[in-house]
Amino acid sequence: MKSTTIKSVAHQAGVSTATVARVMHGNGYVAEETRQRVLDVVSETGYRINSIARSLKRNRSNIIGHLLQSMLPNPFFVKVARGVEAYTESQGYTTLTYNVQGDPAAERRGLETFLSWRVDAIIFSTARDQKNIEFALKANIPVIQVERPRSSKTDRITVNNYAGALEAMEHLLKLGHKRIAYIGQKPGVVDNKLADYVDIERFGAYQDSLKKRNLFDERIIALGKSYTLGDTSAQGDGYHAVKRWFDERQKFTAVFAASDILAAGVLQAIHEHGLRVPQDISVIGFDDTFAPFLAPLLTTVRLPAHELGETAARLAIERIHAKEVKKPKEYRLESQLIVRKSTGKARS
Amino acid sequence: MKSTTIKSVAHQAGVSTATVARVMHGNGYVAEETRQRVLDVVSETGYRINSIARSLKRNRSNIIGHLLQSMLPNPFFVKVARGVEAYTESQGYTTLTYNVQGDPAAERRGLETFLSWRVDAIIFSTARDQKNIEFALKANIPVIQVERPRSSKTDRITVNNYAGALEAMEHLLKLGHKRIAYIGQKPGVVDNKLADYVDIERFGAYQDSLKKRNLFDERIIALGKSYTLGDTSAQGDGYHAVKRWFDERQKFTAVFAASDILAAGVLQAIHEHGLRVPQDISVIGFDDTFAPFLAPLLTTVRLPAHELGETAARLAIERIHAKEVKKPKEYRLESQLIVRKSTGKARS
DNA sequence: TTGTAGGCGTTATCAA
DNA sequence: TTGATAACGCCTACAA
Repeated sequence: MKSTTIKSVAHQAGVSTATVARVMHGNGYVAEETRQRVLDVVSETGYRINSIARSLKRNRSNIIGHLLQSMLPNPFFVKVARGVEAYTESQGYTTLTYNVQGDPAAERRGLETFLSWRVDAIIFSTARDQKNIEFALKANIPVIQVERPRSSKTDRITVNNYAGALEAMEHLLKLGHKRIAYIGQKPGVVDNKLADYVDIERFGAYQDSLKKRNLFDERIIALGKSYTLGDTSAQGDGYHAVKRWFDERQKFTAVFAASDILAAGVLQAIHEHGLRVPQDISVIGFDDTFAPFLAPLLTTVRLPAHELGETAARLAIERIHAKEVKKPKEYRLESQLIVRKSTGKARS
Repeated sequence: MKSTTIKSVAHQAGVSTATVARVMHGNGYVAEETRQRVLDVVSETGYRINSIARSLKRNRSNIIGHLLQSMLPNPFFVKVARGVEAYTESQGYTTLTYNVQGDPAAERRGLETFLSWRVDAIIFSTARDQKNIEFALKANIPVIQVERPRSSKTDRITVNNYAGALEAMEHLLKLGHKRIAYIGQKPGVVDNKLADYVDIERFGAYQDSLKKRNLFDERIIALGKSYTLGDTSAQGDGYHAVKRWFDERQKFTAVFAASDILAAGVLQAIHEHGLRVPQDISVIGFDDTFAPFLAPLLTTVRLPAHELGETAARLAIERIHAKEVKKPKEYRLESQLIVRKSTGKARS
C-alpha cells in the first residue's frame, strides 16, 4: 500500500536522499555513474515524487483552483475549463475544478476546498457571489475572473460582445431583413453592474443597429431573466418567446437569440409551426456551443471560450511568479460571427 | 502570504497544538472554556486545516482521481463527472478530474498526476488503454471502470443497453414502422471485447427485433467506426448516412441512431431534404444528452449518467474503507426509453 | 483535561 | 561530488 519514498530509493542505491533529489530534479552535480544507479532504482521501484510532501515543504501546491459556474446545460464553460487545463498542464500545474451549479453556497464550499489545499491561484468562471471574490482575495493569492466579473479588484478577462453582435446584425440587414426579433437576458437583471455588460452589449448592438434605421420594434423583443433552458425535459425561453409571437401574429423574418440554447428553442418553435429555416425565418445564436448540432447548422456569434480559459490560466501563473504586485487589469477578447446555414435572404 | 498554522493558533490561544487539533476534529476532551478560546482564535485568524500536511501525516489524500474520456462534443461524461463529484463531496472527498480527450498518452499523464498526488482511488470513465488500467492497478488502490470496461480485473459499472434499445424498437414497431434504419458504431470495431458490449447490445436489439419479423434490411444500416461528430464545424456520420440513403432512394420511415449526436446529424439531413420529423420520418437517439435541445424534442434512450458516476464514487469509497479485498465485480444499471416528439405513426 | 514530541516525504542549506 | 539535517504543518501516542 505504501508507495516508494525517496528514502528507500536512496537506501537501495546506496546514496543519500539529497543525491536522489538532485537526480530527480536534474540539477546540481551528480556523477554520471551515481545518476544511473539512482535512475535504475527509480525505474525498478516505480518511485514517483510525492506531490503532497513536496508541496508541504515548498509551501507551493502547484495547483490552480478553477470554480466553474456550471457545465450543463450550457457547455460553454466546459470549453473554458479545457482551456484552463491545457495551459496549466503545459506549465506543470494541476487544475482542481469545482462545479458551482450556480449556487453561491457551493461556490463558497469550493473556495474552502481550494484554500484547504493551498491552491496557488483561483479562477472564477464566472463568479456567482461578489462576497466570494472578496473571500478568495483574503487568501492573498492571485484571483482571476472570466467573462462576467463581479469585482474590479482582480484581473479579469471579458469579451467584446458588442462587435460580434453588431456583425450578426449587419449580416441579417445585408440579407434584407427588416423585421428582426430579439431574445436574450434583460440588461440590468444581473445583480451586479460589472457582470451586466454582456447583456448590455448584446442587446445594445441589436438596438443600435435597428434604431439607426428606424426598424426597432419592442413587440418582437423578449427579455427574460435567464437565457438557458431551465429544465432539460422541456423547451426553454427561446421556444416560448417565438410561440407567443406566432400567437400574436407578429411579423418577423429573423430572430437574433443571445445564446445557442435560446436559439435551439427558437428552432423548435419554428419547426413546430411548420415554417422552415432559413427559407421562412433566419436564426442567429450566440456562443457557438450547440450551433453545429442543430438543424440547420446554426449561424452564431462565437465566444473565444478556450482562449478565455487559457488566458485566465496564463495570467494566474504569471501572477504566481511575479515579483511585484501589479494593479488588477481587464483583458478583452473578441467575439466573431460564424456564418452557417440558418441565415438566408429575407422573404419578401 | 503564509497562511495560519495550527501552531500559531495554539500560541495565540495559549494552548498546545494537540488541543487545537482536538477542537478542530471535535473529539477528545477539551474544556468548554478552552474550546471557545481556540474557536475564537480560529475565526479571527481564518485558520483552516492544511489538507496537504494532513494528507502527508495520514498517508491518505482524500482525493479521488477521475479520468474522463472527454467532455466534448458528447456531454455524456460531463453528467458522469457530476455524479462522481456529488458523491465524493458528500463523503468529504475531493475529486481531481483529468480530461483524456481520447488520447492514451494523456490518460497515462493523468494517471501519473493522480499517483503523484497519492489519490485514494481512480475512476476511469472510460478507460482508453487497457495498459493504463494495469498501470493504475499496480498502485494498489481501488480502480473502478465506468460504462466501457477494458479489463475484468477491477470493479466496473456497465449499462444494460439491450433493454433500452429493445424498448425503442418496440416503440417504433408499435407505431407501425416496418422500414427502420440504423446508424451506430460497428460491433467489433473497439479493440477490446469487453468494451464492445455497448455496440453489440444496441445493434443486437435492433437486429433481433427486426429479424424476428423479417424486416431486417442491410441496405439501411450504417455501421461506422465512431459515433460522434468529429468536427464541430461540420456535420457528422449521422448526416452523411441519411444523405446517402436519400441519394440511393432507400425507403425508410424511421431511423434509430445509437447516440444523440448521430441523431442530430440525422435530423440535419432530413431537414435539408425537406422532410419533416415525425410526420415523414421518425427518429430515435441514444444517451439523452442533446435530445432536449433538438427540433423536434428527441425521443431517445436515456443512459443513467449521473447514477453511473455516483455508483462509481460509492464503490471507490467503499473499497477505500474495506478491511478485506473483495473480488472485482460488475454492476449493471438500466437504460430507459424517453418518448418525446420525434417519433410518430408510420406514414402509410 | 492538556501538553510533549516524533515522524509523514520532501527540499534545501551547509559541510565535508 | 556527496551527505547530514533541519524544517514544512499536522496528527497522535503517550505522559502528565
